[in-house]
Amino acid sequence: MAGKRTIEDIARLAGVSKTTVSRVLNHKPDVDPATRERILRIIEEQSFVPNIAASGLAGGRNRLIGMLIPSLTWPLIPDLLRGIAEAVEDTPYELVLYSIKDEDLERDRSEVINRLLATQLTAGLLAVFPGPASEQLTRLYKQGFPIVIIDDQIEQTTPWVGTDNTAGAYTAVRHLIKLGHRRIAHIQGPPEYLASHDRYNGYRQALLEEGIIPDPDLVLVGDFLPPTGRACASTLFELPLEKRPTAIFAATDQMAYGVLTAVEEYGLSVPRDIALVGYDDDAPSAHVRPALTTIRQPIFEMGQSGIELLLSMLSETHRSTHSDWSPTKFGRSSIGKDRETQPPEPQPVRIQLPTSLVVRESCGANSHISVSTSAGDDLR
Amino acid sequence: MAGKRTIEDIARLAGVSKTTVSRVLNHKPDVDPATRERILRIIEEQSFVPNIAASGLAGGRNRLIGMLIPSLTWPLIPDLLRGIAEAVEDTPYELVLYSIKDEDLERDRSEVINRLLATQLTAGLLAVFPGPASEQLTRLYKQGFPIVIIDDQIEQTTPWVGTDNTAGAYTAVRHLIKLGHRRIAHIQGPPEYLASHDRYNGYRQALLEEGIIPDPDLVLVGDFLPPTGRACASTLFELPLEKRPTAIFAATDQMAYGVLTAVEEYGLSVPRDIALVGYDDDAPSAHVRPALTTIRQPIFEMGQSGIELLLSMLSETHRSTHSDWSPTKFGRSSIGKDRETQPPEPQPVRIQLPTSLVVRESCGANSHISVSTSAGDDLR
DNA sequence: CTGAAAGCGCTTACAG
DNA sequence: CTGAAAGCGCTTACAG
Repeated sequence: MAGKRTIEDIARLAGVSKTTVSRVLNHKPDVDPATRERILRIIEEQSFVPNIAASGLAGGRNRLIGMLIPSLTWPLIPDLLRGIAEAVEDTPYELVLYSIKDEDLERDRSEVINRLLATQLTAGLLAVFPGPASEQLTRLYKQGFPIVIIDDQIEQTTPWVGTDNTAGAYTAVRHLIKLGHRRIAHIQGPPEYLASHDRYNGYRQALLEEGIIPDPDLVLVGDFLPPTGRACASTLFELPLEKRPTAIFAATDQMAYGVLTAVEEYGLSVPRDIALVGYDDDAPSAHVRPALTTIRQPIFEMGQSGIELLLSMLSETHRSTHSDWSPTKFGRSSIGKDRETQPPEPQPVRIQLPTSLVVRESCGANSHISVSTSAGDDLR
Repeated sequence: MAGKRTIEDIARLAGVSKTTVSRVLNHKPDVDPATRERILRIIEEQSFVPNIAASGLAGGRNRLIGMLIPSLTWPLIPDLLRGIAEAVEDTPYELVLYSIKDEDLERDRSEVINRLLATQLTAGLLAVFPGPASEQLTRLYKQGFPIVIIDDQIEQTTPWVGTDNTAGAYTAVRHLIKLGHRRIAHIQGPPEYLASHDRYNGYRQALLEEGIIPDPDLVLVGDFLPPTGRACASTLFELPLEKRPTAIFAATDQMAYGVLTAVEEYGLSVPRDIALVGYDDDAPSAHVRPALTTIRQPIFEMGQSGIELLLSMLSETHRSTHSDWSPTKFGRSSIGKDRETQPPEPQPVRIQLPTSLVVRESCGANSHISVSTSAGDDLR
């Protein structure tokens, strides 16, 4: 039975003090190599695993990492979680899931974040797609709590992993333009998300670059999900013929599925009557008919890079003057003072991963090529 | 700043001892209503949240629930997580994610389980789709650790939430038979999972009931994922014409997608040349062309029921002689003794949720009805 | 290189 | 109804 031993048992078996056992547990220097060996052997034999609650309490490192995941309905979540979970598997950390119902408002997000801090067991936070919550996170980060944001960050003041949504959208629309389209509609995401604005901007830039004036009637706002895609498409199909678009760029694949439904309802055909490009490369997109041309996001890699970045921040925190962040310690110093005594902050790390255009049938191109937009293609 | 206060601060502010604060925190009786009120008010004012690590250490209830989730690639995971997360949101518990790479062997699963126990912070375990690991979980449960298994359990000795896979498969195949098919192939899941056997049995029973002798050549084994569905379908399409099936029942929608790919490659058409039914009702299935007829599992509800069952077990554990399970306590009593002193075990709770047949285009039926198989339809 | 002691924030008998 | 004290399993100065 694993887990029944305490550090005291190990100490007794090894003929040393708890202090020494603790030292080898925490890879501290200044332990006689022979004793270290012996202790390690006994730990192994007894399959001893330290109680991480006690360790955290006593001032050791916390071994839990919070994951703030709004919108578990987002279809890319499993891939993202895989990226995160696999990278954590080989570390002494565990993942605590803090999720938030989609319907919940900003207020509730901050409530969850407070709870997360208050219970004091997480060493850091990986915030996925925080949307409107990112301001609160920025504040926390400035106070010294390790945070990495994955995707969609309003202020650029927190370590961040993401993609260039502007460049991705630009690539998508440029592809449509090259295929000869000039009246290209865009179904946008909700305005609370930065990604919505970025994708719109990429769309706009691709048009302007070709001298096409963006037509406001061709830009509609959805909520990322199929029903709004369908509704927006219906609106477009009701336009007088000369105003109607010949192509649609939907800000998510999900909304593109809604477009496909509307297309059927109107007796139209993709790509004959209307070309369609989505964004995300959700799993269904390869199986939908016609298969969806889309911008692929490297979700697995985003999760992986995010957690790796956070882990590296955690080990730094620990190294520097063993001052693990804790709400207790922080709470005692006044904000003003804190700011003065701190050295000028270095620019937080930002990792931008490339997206790629996945050409399938829905855009009317017949070849199955895949064009990569690297981070360097940023156009802003 | 939430979290900086300790129980001591609250005690001081309320003019009582830490003991009393602890009592109201844990809803213990025998506290003067007036003092209780006062303390609660101060807790609220200070937005005090107890340190759950300390609380767990001191012998209070653990507030973390482990989730063992193999196979994050399983497309139903987000729905399942939503069901779990939403039900946990209103409780004082948090969720710790223990996932396991798909490639990892049984050995690694038990390693994760050991780690989970050893760190001693989880009050109970929700094991999703454990497959081969379920035996170890059974052992743990018998030792008194609260466990609920969601789906796929070999021994029926643990509290369990799931569906009747035999009945679901039976319904699927019966539907095909009613449509006139007699040569019906089955693409099975991997043998390590009970669900694979159950779905095969449902298939077999539906055939036998109609006097159709199952043809071993028409039963192939996949791994739940699209590529094997495609490979198995190819094998079937290579059969001499008179042996070839007119319908395929795939044990997962994912494998059915693979079948659709093979169908295209062979220049065949669904449902004209071959009818197809899947299992799971993954999100893509409504968007695939032709849309997939399938058996829908109430995944969200499974997660919800599972966590609710576990939570109820946890409150019982706590109520009965305040004997929270802990590896320490358990480790000290010999197994034999333990067994003798325990009362005869009551039958563990089993919750079986109904599946339903979702009729779409791929089976060749033209109506869009939905037939429900309740748990009572069990045929074994 | 090593150990005794104090303490992290809480809970739980025990004694009023 | 309430409190003082011990203790959960660990870590960390401090003192050798």
